[in-house]
Amino acid sequence: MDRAAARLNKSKSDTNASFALPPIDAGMNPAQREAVKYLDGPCLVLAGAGSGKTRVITQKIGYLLRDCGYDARNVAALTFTNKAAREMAERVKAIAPPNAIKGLTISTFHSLGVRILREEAKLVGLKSQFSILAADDAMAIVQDLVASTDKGHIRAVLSAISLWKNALIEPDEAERRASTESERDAARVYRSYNATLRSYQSVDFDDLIRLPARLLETDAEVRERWQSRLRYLLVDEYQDTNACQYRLVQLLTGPRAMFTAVGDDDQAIYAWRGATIENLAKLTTDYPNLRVIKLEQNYRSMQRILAAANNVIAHNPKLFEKKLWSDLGVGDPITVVPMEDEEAEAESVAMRISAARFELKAHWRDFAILYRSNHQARVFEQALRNLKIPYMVSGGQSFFDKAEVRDIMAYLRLIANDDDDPAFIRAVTTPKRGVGQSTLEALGAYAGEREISLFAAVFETGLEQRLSARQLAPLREFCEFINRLQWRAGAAKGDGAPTGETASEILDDLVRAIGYERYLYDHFDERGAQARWQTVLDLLGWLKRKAEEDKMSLMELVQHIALITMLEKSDDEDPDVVRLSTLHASKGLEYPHVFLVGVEEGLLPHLGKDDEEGDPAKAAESFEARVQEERRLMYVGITRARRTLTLTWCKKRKRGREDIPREPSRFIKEMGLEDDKVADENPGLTAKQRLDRLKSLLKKE
DNA sequence: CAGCTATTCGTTTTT
DNA sequence: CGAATAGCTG
Repeated sequence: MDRAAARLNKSKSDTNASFALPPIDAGMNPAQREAVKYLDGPCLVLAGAGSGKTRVITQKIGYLLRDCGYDARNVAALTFTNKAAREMAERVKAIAPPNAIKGLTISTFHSLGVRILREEAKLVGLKSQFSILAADDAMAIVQDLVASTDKGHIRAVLSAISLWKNALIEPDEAERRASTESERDAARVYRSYNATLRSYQSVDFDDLIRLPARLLETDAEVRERWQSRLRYLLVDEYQDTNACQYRLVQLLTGPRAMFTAVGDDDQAIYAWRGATIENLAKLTTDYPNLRVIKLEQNYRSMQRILAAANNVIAHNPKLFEKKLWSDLGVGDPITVVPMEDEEAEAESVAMRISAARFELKAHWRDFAILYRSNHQARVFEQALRNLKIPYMVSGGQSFFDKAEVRDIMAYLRLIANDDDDPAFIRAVTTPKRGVGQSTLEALGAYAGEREISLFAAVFETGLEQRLSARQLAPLREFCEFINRLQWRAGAAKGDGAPTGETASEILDDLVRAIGYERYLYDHFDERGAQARWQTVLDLLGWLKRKAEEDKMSLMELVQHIALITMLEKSDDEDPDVVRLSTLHASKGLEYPHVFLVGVEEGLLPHLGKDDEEGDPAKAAESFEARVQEERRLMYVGITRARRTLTLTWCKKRKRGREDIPREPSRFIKEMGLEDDKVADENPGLTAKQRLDRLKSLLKKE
């Protein structure tokens, strides 16, 4: 039935859909071509690292639009990260004319969730101006609910809540299933946490998937509407979907099941946030007519690198048998470098990069330093700075997590949704304006009794009995200030500023009125304040540009932003710098020369505390599962490399004041480097000597 | 109420 | 060693 519809579509839209471009499948291997052209039902593409999966998705979009008569508005591609979405959109743009892709959806799961939720807000009991809570807002809420400041405990509770949400488990069921008292406690917190969010007219990240999924499940009319709207769905990184996302995809595609899922079970590295590889297997049972296509030719790495990767991953149980191969030649031996400590490691890597760039006439951007955890980046940054090597840290703290940005955003969120209590608290106390802990507590108590938001409580006459005039005055003044801004931004009416002001003018006014620049200079030293102020200016600039370009109202912008993780200076063509990145953030990227650092037991197989109370059998099982995920992480790291791969590990590493002795990672042995390894001990040279050698090298250049 | 000092502790990964 | 936090003083 769908194909008939497609044919029908085709005949009437022939004129605008055909692009005068090379055939969609030019230059693809048979498996890729099959993946692109298979439209007879649900399709699972098992795409090994570097096998051209993004290409398959983008080409398939092109094929759907050009050759199959799909209207762009009925096609959606889903990714996990904004970066991936952006890259995909760019690549689609390159193969299809603008008019053919108008209305095409290429977004993250979460953005799609927002879109659905925004449109259907009323049906789930939210106003469409709901706020999206950031991680630390959620922390604050749970902190309140458990009446404890133990960060570890709060994190644990939040993580439990998140896992429940991702598994589509409601508080009742969570409580029923709880086997320990602490789990039962967490389940009760889960219930009140949800209630709190509701009263703030807020949702958290997980709700962005969960609420739409639940809505589609219960409301047939909405479900059918969205099913006819998204007639073909492509899902990237399918191995990273959680139960909730699986359900959402299932509900969106409905009985027609017209979708292509692309994934690689060997690259599943997000189990800790609820992703389950079983979703891949589940597809084969839920859709008996599922077509499974394997992409096994790797176009990225030399054979030695690929062999090492294959050897490592061979230690994991296989869900789907897959043998990656490459015809790019054997390549250089993989280098393993033992180091004294983390400083020697960083310095050595920096020097090796400098030397290699010189010897290979390479660019800085050809190099990447990959590590397991963020804090490892510090030492490397220092070492690179010392050698004047330009670098960029990706996957670190994101722009929208910086305090300055979150301060300003709190104001904007409050303008969009004055029931957003976390935003209220943050805005009303930064900069300080004479509203402190005791005032807020009284206000909170009052608002709690009346079951209204803090903002609404400020204007209640009953509050006058609880607070002194001195405490009340700054509160009222603040709220009136916000009200004026709301009016100017047109929030009350929903769109368009009544005064005809631009978003830009309102923004400038806001920041000036709260005296934020002065606040920064009062609280930080010259350098710090300057840097932070610059961040604010970047934010404002970005907001203004976005408001103009996308013709978004200030309100729409504010809502969009919670989802954006990195400042997309979209035209910031990749600068010629060395990349520093976590292994997680490196997925999907590739570099000619990769340095995989800190490949040590306890770091690369990270394996934290083996908590799990009781049941040693279960503990062993979860331990094994964690090793397997770490192994996949190692696999991801290795397969980022095209030409050369260098591993380093430290014999000791400082923790606190002691040096802790370290062992090389088990994964190094698993690579099976016997014949082609070069265990370069970097003998004889002190750090000083190596530095001198490098300096002379640089001089010649 | 806000800023400063003393103390404690040690973050895996992210939408 | 450095950052985040709790508790104390102006």
